[in-house]
Amino acid sequence: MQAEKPQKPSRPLTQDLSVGEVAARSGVAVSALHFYEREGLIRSWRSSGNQRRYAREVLRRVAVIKVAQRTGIPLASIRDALAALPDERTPTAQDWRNLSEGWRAELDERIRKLTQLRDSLTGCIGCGCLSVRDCPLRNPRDELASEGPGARLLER
Amino acid sequence: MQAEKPQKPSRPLTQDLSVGEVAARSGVAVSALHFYEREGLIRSWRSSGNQRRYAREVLRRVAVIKVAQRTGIPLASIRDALAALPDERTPTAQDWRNLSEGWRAELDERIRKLTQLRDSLTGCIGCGCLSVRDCPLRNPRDELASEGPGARLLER
DNA sequence: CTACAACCTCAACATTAGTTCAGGTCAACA
DNA sequence: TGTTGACCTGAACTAATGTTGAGGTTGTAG
Repeated sequence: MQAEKPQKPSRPLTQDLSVGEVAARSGVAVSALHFYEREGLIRSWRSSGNQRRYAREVLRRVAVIKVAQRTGIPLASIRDALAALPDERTPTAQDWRNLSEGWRAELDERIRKLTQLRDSLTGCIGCGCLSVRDCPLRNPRDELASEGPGARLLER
Repeated sequence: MQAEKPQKPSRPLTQDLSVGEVAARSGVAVSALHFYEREGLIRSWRSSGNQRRYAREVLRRVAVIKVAQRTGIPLASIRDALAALPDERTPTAQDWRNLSEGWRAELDERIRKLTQLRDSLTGCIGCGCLSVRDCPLRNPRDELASEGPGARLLER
């Protein structure tokens, strides 16, 4: 993810941004911005010379995309979530808050699972127990088999 | 990751395992076991008829691989870690413990980062602050710029 | 002996998230 | 006007982690 920092021979400062400017300000490569656009995560219009122009809004959008990615959410889901933002008016802080709420829940869940995993890691991976019955690491089928509460030491 | 559960028309119970038996017992597809073998994560020898045979040990190995993967460790690193196990003697509980210790540390780190991320998520994504200076989401360059302690709200 | 399930290899495909490259255009500065 | 850097498109490539399929072999049950 090289950031290709151009933006130097700057166009006269305008309200809109060129792809290079967005790249420089967001830390995302131009190629990635093209990609996000193809995938429907961001939008642009074109200048007279067919160059992409972005609203300043896009910076927040890209930042949010990156944050969401760090939580482990795939781009397709991020796109869907972003699609829920108002199409016409500029999204408000509340809009963004709504968006982040769902992600926060997912993130909580991921943290919970990882913590659970961590807790069973030391206790289990090095447990030395040879019982196929008792050790969820030796016998992962148990993990799937036990649907009810109880033995489910490991997440699935 | 379909598990292809054969193992029924079972060979006379032996000490070693066929690939299908390992698949059934580990919950990992035969194709994945082939793949792990190509990648050097597990080993087998061949029967007279050129079929793979595994030591029972492999079940633990596969289980460990799956656990490590859940922590987010790439296969290549898992392979390297497994390569540190004793080659001749069967790994002891202590061997496995050593292995898991490093992973536990990585897992701790990942949990820490995700937690940090979660904490900044609500506060930041919906903050409504428009200051390019103050909001790490608006201005991810800050994130990279501040090497010292202080402003690094977001992990990298 | 014949079926049929399980096994074999090798190659191609799938998915996610992009990057790289070739070949060409546009815009600003000297 | 010429050069240069940013930009354009489309296709091909990367990496990780496997899965799928074709075409052929093995092994066990009836």
